[in-house]
Amino acid sequence: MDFKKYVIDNIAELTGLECSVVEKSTETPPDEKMGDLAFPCFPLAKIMRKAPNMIAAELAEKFPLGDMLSKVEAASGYLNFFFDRAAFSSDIISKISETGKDWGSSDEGSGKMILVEYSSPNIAKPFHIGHLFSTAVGNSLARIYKHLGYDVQSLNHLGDWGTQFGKLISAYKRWGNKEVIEKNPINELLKIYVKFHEEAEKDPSLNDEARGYFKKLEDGDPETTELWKYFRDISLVEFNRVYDMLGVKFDSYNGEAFYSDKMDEVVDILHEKGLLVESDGAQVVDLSDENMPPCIILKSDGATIYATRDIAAALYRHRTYNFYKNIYVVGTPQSLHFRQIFSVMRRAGWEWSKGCEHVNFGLVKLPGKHLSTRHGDVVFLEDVLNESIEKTRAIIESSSPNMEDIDEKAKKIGIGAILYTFLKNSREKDIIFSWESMLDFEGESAPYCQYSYARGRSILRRADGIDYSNADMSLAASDEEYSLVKQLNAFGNAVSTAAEKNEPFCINRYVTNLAKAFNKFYNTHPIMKDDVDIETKKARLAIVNATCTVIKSALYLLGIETVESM
RNA sequence: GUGCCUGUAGCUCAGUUGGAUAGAGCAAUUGCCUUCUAAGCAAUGGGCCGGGGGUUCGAAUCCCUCCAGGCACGCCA
Repeated sequence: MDFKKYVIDNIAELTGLECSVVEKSTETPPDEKMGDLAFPCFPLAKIMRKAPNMIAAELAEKFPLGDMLSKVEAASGYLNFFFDRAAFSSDIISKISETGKDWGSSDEGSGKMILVEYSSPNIAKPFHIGHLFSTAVGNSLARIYKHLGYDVQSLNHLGDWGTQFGKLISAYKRWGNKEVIEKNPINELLKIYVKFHEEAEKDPSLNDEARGYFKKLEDGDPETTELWKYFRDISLVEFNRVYDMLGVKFDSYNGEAFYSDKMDEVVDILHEKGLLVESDGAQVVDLSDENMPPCIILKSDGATIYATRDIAAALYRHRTYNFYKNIYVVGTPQSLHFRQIFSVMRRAGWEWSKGCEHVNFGLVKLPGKHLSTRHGDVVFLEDVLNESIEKTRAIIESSSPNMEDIDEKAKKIGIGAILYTFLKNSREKDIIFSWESMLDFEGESAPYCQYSYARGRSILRRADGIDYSNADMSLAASDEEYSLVKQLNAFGNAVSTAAEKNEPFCINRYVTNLAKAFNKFYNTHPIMKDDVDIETKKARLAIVNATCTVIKSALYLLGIETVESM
């Protein structure tokens, strides 16, 4: 049964318009009391040379109700449709119980590969709160695309190459102490790295030394390679600890180093196509016809640069994965960089590069200042997660001291709360970090949604033994119940718009509204209380069960877990 | 200076791609726990949608212009 299609087909029949035209103009009324679906008659007024409200009234009279509609009404130029609540509810509820966690999925992505590059921290640098933006958005998008049937590969493009490694190696040789480093690797490596910069200001020859080490690294010198590998390994141990907490997994950790030997080919190709021109000693691609500064491919000393690496990476990914889309979840400050390399790839005639897309996001700021590694103005992500978990534990302990699995629950709720705040607004908005708003568990928040889920699950546990699979949904057709069912139906829409716009916050908003509708229902309708007759219980339980299913899968798409009680 | 982005309630933000009376959360005020989990529900107040022009049946949404803020602009990534 497809209620919307029924309405559209009949409007098309009565007006002589194309179905696609009708579908495009139908909309959801601003108020539920006005109906479930609306068709504005204003555009018809010109063609039919009649007032919109007249047209609406005529259509309303002629419209066949069938089994699916209970009422068709003309109101101020709109034609408003009311679905038959019982028919609609039993249709949706039974579909959800059939599909389970796959509700809202589709096969639009079948046979297509999507690459999502995200997180991408720099080796030997702290994993701070700013990295969570990319990590949370990327992980969510990967899950959203999987839900829509795409093959998805999560790529962590590690910052593990470049002159800074020469500096790090130089610093390590001078002041490094393996034992101290092993206790707290990132902190210690950062410390000597900062020290290097301080010393290099006094003695610029240090920079030459660092360049020398990087050159050795590029040439494959065993000792420096060994050191590089060591730094990379201990950094990954730290990163993976945070990824485990977040439930994030990658299919590839190929970073900049991996592509370091794949750039010559890119330079050759661009040269052959006549795209490279010399400018102040550097080889660049001129982009002035697109009103962009040139894209530097080879520096004046002949060395490659990150643009070259990113182009090499794109080419490698095309050959390896033959992707449909290649998404870069990277901050807004790099917009120009991506516009430049995408343009270079187009100029190289690489048709497939149209699938490359920069999914940008705003800055994470401290009140009044920027995050800055050099000035020590950083908030470690792990500290934020732990703080949130601790606060959650304190709340649980004060309200229900005997709660089971308190550690696990505090973790799921505490981390969920942080993820939620990073995914609740459109990506481009900056986030001003404050402990207060980060640890606010009231109102629109992950705990709110998780709490709604836990309430539902608690009721379902009470209903153990009752079979509500064939409930009579006409017994659950009140405003609150019906509006909850309509929310359940809207999941698929939320998932596809989230994918279309690469905006996880669409899911976030959706699941919050769903939880809101559920709480309203919960507060107005007793479910398992004694004075509720058994058939009504069944109908309401069916709704509760479906709601729990959908809240769980929606939160999953955000990377947020659920708990059975809290 | 040039390009991109942002400007909606005291604060943080939505606004279904041009539609009906511009909506949430927080904060404020007020109700609801001997009744399925109060991390909850209900109610009230709060708006020149940055300003000004235009496009049309109709604009927070599209175009122009000005104002304010952010980010980026050749050899870092």
